Amino acid sequence: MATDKEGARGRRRHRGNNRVTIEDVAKEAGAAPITVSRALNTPEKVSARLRERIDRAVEALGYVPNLIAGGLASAGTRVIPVVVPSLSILTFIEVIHGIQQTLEAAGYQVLLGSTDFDLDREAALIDSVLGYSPSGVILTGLRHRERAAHRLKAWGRPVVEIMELGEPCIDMNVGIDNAGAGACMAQHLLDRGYRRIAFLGTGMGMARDYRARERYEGHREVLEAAGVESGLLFQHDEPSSYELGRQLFLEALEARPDLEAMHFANDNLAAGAILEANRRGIRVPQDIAIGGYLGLSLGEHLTPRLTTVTVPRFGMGVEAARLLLTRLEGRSLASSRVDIGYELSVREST
Amino acid sequence: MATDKEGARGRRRHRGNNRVTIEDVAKEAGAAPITVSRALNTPEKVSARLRERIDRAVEALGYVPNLIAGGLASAGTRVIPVVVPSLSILTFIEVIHGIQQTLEAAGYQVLLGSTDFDLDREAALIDSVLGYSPSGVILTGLRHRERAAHRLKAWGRPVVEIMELGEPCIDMNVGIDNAGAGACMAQHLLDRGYRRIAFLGTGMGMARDYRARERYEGHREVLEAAGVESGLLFQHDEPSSYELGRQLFLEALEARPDLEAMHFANDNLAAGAILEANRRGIRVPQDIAIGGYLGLSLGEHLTPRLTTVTVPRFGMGVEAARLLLTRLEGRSLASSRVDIGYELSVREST
DNA sequence: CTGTTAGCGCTTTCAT
DNA sequence: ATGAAAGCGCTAACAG
Repeated sequence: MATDKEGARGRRRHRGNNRVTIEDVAKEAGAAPITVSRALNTPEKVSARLRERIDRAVEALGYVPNLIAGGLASAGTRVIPVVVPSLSILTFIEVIHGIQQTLEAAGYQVLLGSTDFDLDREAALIDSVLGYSPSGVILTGLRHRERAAHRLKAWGRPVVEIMELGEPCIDMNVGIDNAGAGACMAQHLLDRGYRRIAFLGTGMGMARDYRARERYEGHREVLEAAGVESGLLFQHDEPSSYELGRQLFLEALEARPDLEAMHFANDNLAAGAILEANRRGIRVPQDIAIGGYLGLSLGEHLTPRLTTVTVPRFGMGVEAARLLLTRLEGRSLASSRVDIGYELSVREST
Repeated sequence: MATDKEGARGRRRHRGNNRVTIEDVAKEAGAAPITVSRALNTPEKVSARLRERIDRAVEALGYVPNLIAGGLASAGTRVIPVVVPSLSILTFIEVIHGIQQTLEAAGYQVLLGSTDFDLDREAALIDSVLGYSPSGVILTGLRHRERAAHRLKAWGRPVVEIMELGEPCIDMNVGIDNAGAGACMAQHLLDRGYRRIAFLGTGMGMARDYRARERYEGHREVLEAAGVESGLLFQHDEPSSYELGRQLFLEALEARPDLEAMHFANDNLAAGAILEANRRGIRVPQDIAIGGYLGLSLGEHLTPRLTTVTVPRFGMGVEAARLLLTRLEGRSLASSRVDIGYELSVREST
């Protein structure tokens, strides 16, 4: 079959990538390229007979569409950039996992970007990924550089902001109420009868994890309303880790030996604290109660098991992807803002 | 300045995406598009004066290159697909993190794909991502469908296979010697004087995590050579978790109360076991010794601290990305196979 | 060092 | 239901 009808490779100004193109398929099937395109993208617009011939040709030649060319000619590239602050934080990983699984099942690919909590890097990254003509974008948080937000708005394609909830958002928003989650744990600690309660966190400056700061604010308001000392705060600025939880635990214990309960900004820190308590024979919750935030599975395997505010991280990713897909498929949206919620998981550490 | 010299929007057959194009910049700077392209990609080939005018125009118009068009016209898209079995396994996440950080710093984006340990899905995914004209590809493992391996070889761009080490590889290979790692821990347990030693793992069938199986093989050989019972194996088929570690621990203990040491396929399982031992007051290592594999930071915070074989997961990602970049930048490679190594971290659990 | 021209592979518009 | 022609935005090749 492979007689050289048109000379070896025809004209080859650019380095012919020797990949099978839609034109090869068209020739093989005896149809026009556009018809092949239709058979692949909108099969219902091509007669059954032709479609079958085309399918066979595709199979025979092992044709794989060049999505770059498609993306250039039409609109999106079926790529969804997901921009998160960090890949070393398990939370984001789990959200990404939910996003990725949902999008990949729908034939979209996830492009990964991380900003290291730097809004300027985020803006640059957004510029850069928009260069891929993505079908949509998923971002972390509601705070962005003016330029980035503006560009995304002008862009006109679906954008989902995840992790937190609030106004205004660029387009769509899936997240949880951080202040509420902080308040929820604080209230639980009060309900348990604890009065000397500290909040322990890290990276809570404006520039970094301001969501942890919001949880702290929620915590404070509840304590204030209850008329107990509300300013007990211990914080560092490195990334969360078991080690840091250990350190915060020891520091707080030393600074305030009268402390009754510790409210950690996340389960990694809280777990580090419980593990250190185990090691030193400090009894939890009798000597000191410990609460967390996230709902990591590790918490259920500690002794005592960790009381925490469980957040459906994977589910948040799935939901964000769903919103995006709904819009991409042109279906209408019940609401462009989804509160994914949280749940207080009371266990033995408080 | 913005008089409509050529009619509102000129001809607009396709829906003009109204984005600023290289042509707009060229006009603004009074140069040809190709010159703008050169000023951006190979500045040294453009005179300083023109370059400056162009830079100013770029700035003024807020031009962001359309990488899709660039990718179509030239070669790669500065996208590197990274294909891993799962995003719920921390190991892969850490490797991806290393890759992502290194590549992003060099101006490449990571496209994420996961196969759920299914080689057919992997092959389909490879087909699909090749449609993005990526600059290179990073894959997990050395075992692939013939079709996929063949396509990647024919493709001719850099491909790195990570996690394990061996022959043959498609192009480049960065990983560790799994059998060696398994043997290393087994030898350590023997050296410590343990004789009744079990291996506990999960998903070790051919189709799934065969790297764990290789570690088991290494373990067995060492025990066999030492003349002790070498077939003690407990395994499940679900994903690793603390919970599964707990279950394996209890099962093994019940089935063989005379067991002296447990060699877990990874630290997640081993940690689950130690946490359960803590809960039940079983003493480690006096009642039962426990060894792991990976070097998760959690291991150092347990009581007793976990003896494990530490693998530089982040470093493996960095190294894989470096190999890729070296090739992309046309520099020559010292070796296309890098053994990233492992280290026995002896702590108190054995 | 700068520009002209053609074309990457696909899909849009417009016609039949 | 099918096709012809044009062009998405950029860069490789080939001049000057």
